[in-house]
Amino acid sequence: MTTIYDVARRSGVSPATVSRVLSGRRNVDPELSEKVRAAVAELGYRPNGVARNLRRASTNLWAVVISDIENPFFTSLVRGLEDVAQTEGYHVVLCNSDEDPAKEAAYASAVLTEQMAGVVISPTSTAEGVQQLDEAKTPMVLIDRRVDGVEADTVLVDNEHGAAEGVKHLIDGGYRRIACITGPRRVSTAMDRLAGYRSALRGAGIRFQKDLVRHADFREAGGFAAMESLLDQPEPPEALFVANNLMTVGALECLAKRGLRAPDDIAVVGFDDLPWADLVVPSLTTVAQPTYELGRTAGLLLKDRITSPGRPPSTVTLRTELHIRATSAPKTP
Amino acid sequence: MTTIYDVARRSGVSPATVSRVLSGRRNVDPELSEKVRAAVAELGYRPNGVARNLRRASTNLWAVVISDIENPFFTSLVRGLEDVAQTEGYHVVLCNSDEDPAKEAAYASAVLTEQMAGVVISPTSTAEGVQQLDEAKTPMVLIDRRVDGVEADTVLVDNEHGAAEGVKHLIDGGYRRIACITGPRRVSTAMDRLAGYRSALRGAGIRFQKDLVRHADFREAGGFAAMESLLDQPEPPEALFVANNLMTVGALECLAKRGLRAPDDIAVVGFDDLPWADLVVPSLTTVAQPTYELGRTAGLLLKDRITSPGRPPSTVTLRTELHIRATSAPKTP
DNA sequence: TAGTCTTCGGAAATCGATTTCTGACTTCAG
DNA sequence: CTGAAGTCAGAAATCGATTTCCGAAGACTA
Repeated sequence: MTTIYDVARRSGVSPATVSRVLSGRRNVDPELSEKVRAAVAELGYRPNGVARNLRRASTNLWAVVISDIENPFFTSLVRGLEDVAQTEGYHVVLCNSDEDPAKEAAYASAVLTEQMAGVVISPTSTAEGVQQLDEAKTPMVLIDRRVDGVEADTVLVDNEHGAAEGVKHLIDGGYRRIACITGPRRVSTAMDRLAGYRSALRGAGIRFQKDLVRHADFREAGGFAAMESLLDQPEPPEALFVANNLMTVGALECLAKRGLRAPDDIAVVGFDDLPWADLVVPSLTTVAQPTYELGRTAGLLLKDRITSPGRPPSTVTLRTELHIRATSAPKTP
Repeated sequence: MTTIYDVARRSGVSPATVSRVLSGRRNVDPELSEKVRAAVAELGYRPNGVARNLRRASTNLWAVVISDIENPFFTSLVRGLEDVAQTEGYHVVLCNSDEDPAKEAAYASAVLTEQMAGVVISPTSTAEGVQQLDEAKTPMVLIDRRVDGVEADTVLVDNEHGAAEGVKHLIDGGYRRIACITGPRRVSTAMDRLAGYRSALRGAGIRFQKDLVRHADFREAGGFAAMESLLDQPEPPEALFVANNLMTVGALECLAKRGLRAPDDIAVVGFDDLPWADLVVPSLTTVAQPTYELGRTAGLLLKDRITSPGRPPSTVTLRTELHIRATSAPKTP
């Protein structure tokens, strides 16, 4: 391993000068500069990033803590984040929390001991890790969900509005008996989307019926089970709004299993777009989140937080977009 | 920031002893040990990972260099890798190369300056970064593709066999005029899969016809264009084998645009499974790669390479699995 | 009892780059 | 021509943990 001292010796200057040439933080005599560069090239010198990090007391790592990289919602988000990270000179460390507060806490702990420069995190229910990071004043951006009692930069989507728009679209199509499968009561997005569902019903003068709502776990199996339970009612719904992508898949599988078809037997609108929503037959109507943009925005906020730590926390709310496709075609009498 | 010196002062021992207590690498008097632990708890001391990395001359970071995390093939692979990393105490840094040799090289460079512990990489065409890492003797595992002239641990799938199996399945269904859309000539997987296609034809005594083969770019647009070109021939194919997932999507979109349907108008088998292959109607027959397992195996090999650097490089070849679904239903006369 | 071996704590060196401090030298104004 | 201000290179301190080396004390053997 060649060090900055080797380069210094070879080029006949001090290590300090080598450092200054390479970092370009101060003027150095062009002649010396040239010698240093030559020595660097000859020796194939490569600075030791770890040593630099120690001295500078910071790294160029961002952690992104999400529940599961296999969920398409997060892949595109991570991609957006990584693109910002790259242009800003950071690297992204991937952390799957699997919605497990203990894992989240473990990653938060790693972020602190490894002195990572910042964190983008989608909090689990208890948000243990988030609290830890907040106390340590680590630059942090929350995505997708709010956390009570934590003042941090946050990137959200307008869940309530998006859900309402999706449900209103069903109402406009002539549907009245509309069911809703949403997520756990403790999760803000689940409740926001449910609120949107209710407000759309209210706006159309439709009475809210508790027995048309199911709280599931935001996973495929949960969506499947909830769909079964809805269909097994004496009077099954004629339309359905599902509050996330995995549960939508579960619900569709349940329909397929029972030989039911959308929209003829039951119209469907799902929250979260899916890369293949266009390719299924019938194609799936979705309330699309701007996932790439979410990640990108989080990256920009994080960068900004790092450069100006004093700035008061801001919350950015992005708009969803209703993608009208075939599963929500208007009711035919 | 509390340091190991603060803990030492507080507990009335030397920093060396604190270090020994915390790392457990040497016996320490239980009484002192207890004092140290108490001081650690009181001060909320957290070791500085960067300083440790500098002294130990290694980090606990693995880089995974893939072309695009948005490709479902890679998400599940990364997930498998991350799971191993976590149990082994490493963190995974995500690097999207976008198939760009320059980006690959940039990431390779970062791996070296940041002294990362190892790399899992899916090489781009020129594999510049791979060469760099190989010269620097960085622990490295190649996935998905081979690189001529580089002796490194490699995890592959049996592309030729998998492709042959998929094509044979079409032949067994009564199809004869089978087209193939494969990837660039420089990429080993593209050529292996093409070889599988040819060997299946040969096995069935079907003459290979050059005008039924297209080389595209492994992307959606490439698949679309290739499909158009195949369909525009005077005598279009009656079945199709596509060598990766994105091109399969492109080909399907082309069919949809032209109002053609699988398998009635043209039977389809695609390489790479897709999370939604089951959900499309008609469901898509695929040659599935064990992607999670690929990532997991790569992780295990990397770990092994790090612990025993002397071991000769090994290549693990995993089997594909043919998932027979609707788009390859037997020919009806 | 004397000598050897073990065990264990502390002082100090170490990892490799950055940065502060110091002093030599140059430049420019009066 | 003199003094003040500015520029720039090098010596040395620094970041925080780990680890080598050394010495003291206890354990054990002959």
